[in-house]
Amino acid sequence: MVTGSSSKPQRRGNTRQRIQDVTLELIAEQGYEKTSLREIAERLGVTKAALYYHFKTKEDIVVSLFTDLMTPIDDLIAWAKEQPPSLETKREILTRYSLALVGAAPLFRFMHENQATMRELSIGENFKGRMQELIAYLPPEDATLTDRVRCISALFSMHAGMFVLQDDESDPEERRKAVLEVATDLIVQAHRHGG
Amino acid sequence: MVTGSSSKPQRRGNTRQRIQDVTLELIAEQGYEKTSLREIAERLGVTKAALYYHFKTKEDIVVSLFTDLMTPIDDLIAWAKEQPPSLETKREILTRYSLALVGAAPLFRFMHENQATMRELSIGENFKGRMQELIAYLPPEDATLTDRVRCISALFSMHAGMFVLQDDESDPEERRKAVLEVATDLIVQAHRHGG
Amino acid sequence: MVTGSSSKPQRRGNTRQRIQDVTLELIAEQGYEKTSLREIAERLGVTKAALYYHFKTKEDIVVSLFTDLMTPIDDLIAWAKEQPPSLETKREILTRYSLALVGAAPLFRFMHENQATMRELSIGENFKGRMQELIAYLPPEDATLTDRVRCISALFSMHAGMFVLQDDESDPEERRKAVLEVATDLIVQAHRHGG
Amino acid sequence: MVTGSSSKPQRRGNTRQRIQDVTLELIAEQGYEKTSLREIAERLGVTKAALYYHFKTKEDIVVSLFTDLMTPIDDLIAWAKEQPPSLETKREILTRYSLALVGAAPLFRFMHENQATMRELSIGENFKGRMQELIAYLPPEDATLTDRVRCISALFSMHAGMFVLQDDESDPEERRKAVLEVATDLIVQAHRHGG
DNA sequence: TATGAATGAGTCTTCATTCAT
DNA sequence: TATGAATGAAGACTCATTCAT
Repeated sequence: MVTGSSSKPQRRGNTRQRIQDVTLELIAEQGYEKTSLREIAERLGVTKAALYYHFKTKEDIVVSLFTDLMTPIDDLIAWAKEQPPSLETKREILTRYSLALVGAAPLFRFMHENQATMRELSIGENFKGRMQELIAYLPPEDATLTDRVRCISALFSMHAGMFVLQDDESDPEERRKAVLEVATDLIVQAHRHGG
Repeated sequence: MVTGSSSKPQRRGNTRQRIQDVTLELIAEQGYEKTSLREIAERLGVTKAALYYHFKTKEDIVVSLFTDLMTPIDDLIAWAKEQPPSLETKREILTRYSLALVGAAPLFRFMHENQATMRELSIGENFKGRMQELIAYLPPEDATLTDRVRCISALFSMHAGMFVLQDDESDPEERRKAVLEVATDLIVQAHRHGG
Repeated sequence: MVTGSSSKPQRRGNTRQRIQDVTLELIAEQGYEKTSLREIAERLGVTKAALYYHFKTKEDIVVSLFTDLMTPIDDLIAWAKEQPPSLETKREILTRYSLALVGAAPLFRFMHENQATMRELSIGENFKGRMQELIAYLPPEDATLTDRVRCISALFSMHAGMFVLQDDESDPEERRKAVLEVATDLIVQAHRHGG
Repeated sequence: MVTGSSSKPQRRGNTRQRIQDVTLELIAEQGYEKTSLREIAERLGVTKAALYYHFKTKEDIVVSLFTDLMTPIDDLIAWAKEQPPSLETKREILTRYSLALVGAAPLFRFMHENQATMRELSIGENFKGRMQELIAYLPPEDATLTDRVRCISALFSMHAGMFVLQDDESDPEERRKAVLEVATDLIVQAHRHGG
């Protein structure tokens, strides 16, 4: 993504980055196991062996991707932990989550669409845990089953909404807002009864 | 015709079925590409070649699974087409969908969690198309973007709700009802504004 | 080839024949190893197992084909053995050979085009031996190397001529005559010098 | 650059070559489909995977063999195109062809004996086309069918002559000359009548 | 006279990974 | 900071063959 400041064909120091970028692009499209190192290397114009200079294993490349992604989510969780469990806080959680979602759309998309793979990718549980933690902040105390479902839906329908509408003709930012509105409504309702 | 009282490898007409069962079990757990024919065969106590007697390819096994699953959904779509586009109809669509969902939970789970794989599985588009058709029946005429999102969420949060709560201690049927309630609420709201 | 005298779908007694016919057709086109029993069976509308009722092995089917073919050649050899080694006899050998060639064109074509396969087909040496025996009758005594080549060419250019011209627009019988004429010329020449 | 004095597996740039050599040797003897990559690899003391480092497919190995072979024939065709269609030119075509034939005898032998395989080897048509082009240069204008056959025979009896006499006790170069003489005679005759 | 079901050996091919240079 | 050459393990698939029915 860094577009380099030198004028030469940028090929110094940024290889690691480029590997990550290409890998993300490919696995988002084809999945993890369908994406081979050969393919990644070819697209970069380097040898497979070169990948091994920068990363220890194939899994490592992907893990590095997710580690970068986790940061904003960890921040969000840390922030949530500090706040009072007010409805306002929860709205803010959703808002921030929606922003993280657009910020790393391909990655989220990958996770959303490749959960089976995630499970074996060592970060799998890792991420699932994060999500559950996040969900835990949403429902009111002693929520009914229905209201807990509402909160789960709030989070996941953001995924669904964004990915299904991906090729919609609507404006991305409008889309994010619409999706956020629906999610917010869901937790508001969860609080109306429970509260 | 003897229903097998001996201890020898029971050679009955059920092998095809058993292949399907084991395959579903395995791909639901590990994903499609991580599941090898060797593994399937081993678990069944037959040779890989035996699988090829019953199915033409690995993909074929999985496709056969989905073809069976498609029927109830096709029925649902056919039924929906005949009904007036009333709110009542839409509620019923969701209800029936929720029932299909529990009826073929592992399969739906697989689809939900392996969309990247689905895309290359020839039934992929197939199923995506079904879903879109189904979604098309839900929103009111001239729905706002937000209301369209609500309808999408209605359908997909049923998936999310069921699979996230999968290991919950709550009763499955109660869960289905909770999930259905949330989904129904979503389309009711979509109609309140739009209508 | 027997077109049956009954009016029912001819399916009694002639299966063996049909297997041979289809097999010949397929191996002539694709070669021996590329032609699978599955393919043969499918084309006949029977199971692979059925083939094994009629023949002991795949090789057996092909061998049976050649055994049938060998008869005219053996007859020819037997006949040649009885004749005086006159030029006239040699002409007659070529003529008879040319007739055998059209009579079993696909089979000869197969042999001509799949000599590597023939070598492992147990009839291989078998046939090669026949050919050499036949060739042995052609040259005059104490022929020069060149004249021996002429005799070899006489026989083989009949193959070449027939198969290369196979799709020519010319009349088959005319073709045979042309090819025969060239072959005859060759042995006549072989005798002009040597004789 | 060290030309290998140690006993260790000599890892030099010659592996590609060696693969080609061994492959030619094996397919010439057993045919294409009977020759497995396992066999080739074993004989070379490498793994099958190593073959795939050097060639994309099994077919590719063989194709590479033929591509090398094609060059002299293409040169011959190119040369023929420039010459006047005199009898002298045609003699020269045959002479050069006979030299190409000894230069790549095993390969020609393979082609000659495995035409069915050739047909599926993507270079098949390729080569057949070359031969037809070459043949097209030989007959006089408005040749009779018989004379066309003579020209075809001229070319093909060179194959036949060389391969049948392969194990003859005669001297290879003498053999080539004998075969060439017969072929030349054939086109001379084709011109005597037609001219 | 055939079939349904299965097997064992083998095919080509791909992959992630390694290591000397 | 990379590459050239190779490996070992595994993958999907095909084939000729068998045998109880």
